[in-house]
Amino acid sequence: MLKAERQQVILNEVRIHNRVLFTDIADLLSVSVDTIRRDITELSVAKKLKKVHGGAISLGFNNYQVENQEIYALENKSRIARKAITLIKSGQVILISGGTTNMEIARMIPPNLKITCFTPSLPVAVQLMSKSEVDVILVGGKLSKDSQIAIGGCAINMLNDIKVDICFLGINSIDVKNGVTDFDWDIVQIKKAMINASKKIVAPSISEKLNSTQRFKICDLDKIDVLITELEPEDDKLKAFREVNLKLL
Amino acid sequence: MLKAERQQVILNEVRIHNRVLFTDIADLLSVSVDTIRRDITELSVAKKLKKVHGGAISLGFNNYQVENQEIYALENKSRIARKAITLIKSGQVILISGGTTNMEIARMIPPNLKITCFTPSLPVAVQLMSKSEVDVILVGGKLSKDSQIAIGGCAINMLNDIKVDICFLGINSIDVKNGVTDFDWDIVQIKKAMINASKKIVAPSISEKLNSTQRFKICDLDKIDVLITELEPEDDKLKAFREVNLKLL
DNA sequence: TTTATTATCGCAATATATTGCAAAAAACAG
DNA sequence: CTGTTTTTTGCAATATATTGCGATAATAAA
Repeated sequence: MLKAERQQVILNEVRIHNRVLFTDIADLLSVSVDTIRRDITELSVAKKLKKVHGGAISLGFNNYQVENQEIYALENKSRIARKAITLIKSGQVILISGGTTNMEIARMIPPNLKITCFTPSLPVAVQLMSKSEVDVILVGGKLSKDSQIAIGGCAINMLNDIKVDICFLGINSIDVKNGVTDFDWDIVQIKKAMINASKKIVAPSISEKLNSTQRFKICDLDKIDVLITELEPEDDKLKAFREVNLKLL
Repeated sequence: MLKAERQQVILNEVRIHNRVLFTDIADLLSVSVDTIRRDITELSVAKKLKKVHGGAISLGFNNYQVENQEIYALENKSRIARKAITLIKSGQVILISGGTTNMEIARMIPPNLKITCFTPSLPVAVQLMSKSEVDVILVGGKLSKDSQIAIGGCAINMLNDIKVDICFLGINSIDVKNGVTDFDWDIVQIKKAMINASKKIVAPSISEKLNSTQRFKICDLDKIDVLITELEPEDDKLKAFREVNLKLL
């Protein structure tokens, strides 16, 4: 068995069970514990999981990036995710769109938080499947190859039938004057439907996306209840948003 | 043997088994390990696969496979998948449920085959996303944590609205007398709806699942148009199925 | 504390990678 | 067709990587 294979198996186990024991994996793959230990040390150095005494545990966030640039952005996104999660109360029904920031939110949902989660995003659904306390409800429809989100009439119909507590709306561009905008017509339609389906709209967005505008409008700023960025709410860059009485986090 | 041929073989092996060993391929093609190493280095540079110490692995990150036992079953399943794919014609609309055999079918759909594919299965959908010529339409609904399939009224409603050319129905148990059966009530409902939504039902099943029965009935054998196993259609083990005029592949 | 489990280190056996080179095969120009 | 050039292939020598094991240290648990 190849080393790379073993490491994939380990990562997969961690993904599913949130933790592994050296002894279990060694047994499973019929290699020595030392080998597994070394594998996990490597994976740990590569920041794919966290090595602990006796085994390894899931990182809670990570994996798909290589470049420094992206790792840096990830830090911001997981900071946003940490804030976002404080808004979720046990027992609530939430709706979450796609995007890497929302992936982070999905990933960081604590394992004991009992919620129902609607999503049209394939990667988010996959992520949420590992949370045993989260009921995942997939919003069906034609999958966009780019965004990996269900789009089209079917998805919108399904969204029209629900009313959830909170919606985490992935943001591509947000601007005080032009509101929330996006460049993909199909996704704009889905996001509009998501807004309609929710009592409270939360917009998680890294600060780079502030003050930019795309071709199509999703909604005005007054539809947004909370804007979450990686910055402190008092930050100068958020001045314009504070002035229109947008709640910041 | 031409270099290009060899590389084709290598890619194919990787696609089927998710990994190859230099030594295996060298043996298989009767060339030196160095040659294979050089081939794989080239393919790796071309980003067709990932070279690792001792061999190469598939680029896809949805690789699940653990024990030798399971790899062996995988061989049977990919044999089934190969046969199943011959039933699909370009331009058709198909419906595919979950299960590892169906995952194999999804994985082995050739990259140039232009089809529309409905599925309530999360892993199958993920798999299909990498096929640029396949339109993927997700059947939405509550996701079952066990089977990673959308279940419940919403999914069934959506299935009631469609009529596809072929359905690949994941099989848990199939028996001449009791027909197709399963142990999960929710999945039974989905599969019934899938059968209703299809003109032609194909049942891919490894031979181990033949002649077994579970608690809940999905349909009688006469609903099934084609049964695919890893065996030759003339195999003795399939005698009972031949006698009821079930088409075998 | 004591005890059992897990970590770490060094080492040896084996497997794999790399390099340079020469023979064979293919491509090509005259 | 012939001789030359380029590519491909196999091989050998050497370097590097991987793995399992034993001895000992560190850590967690009772």
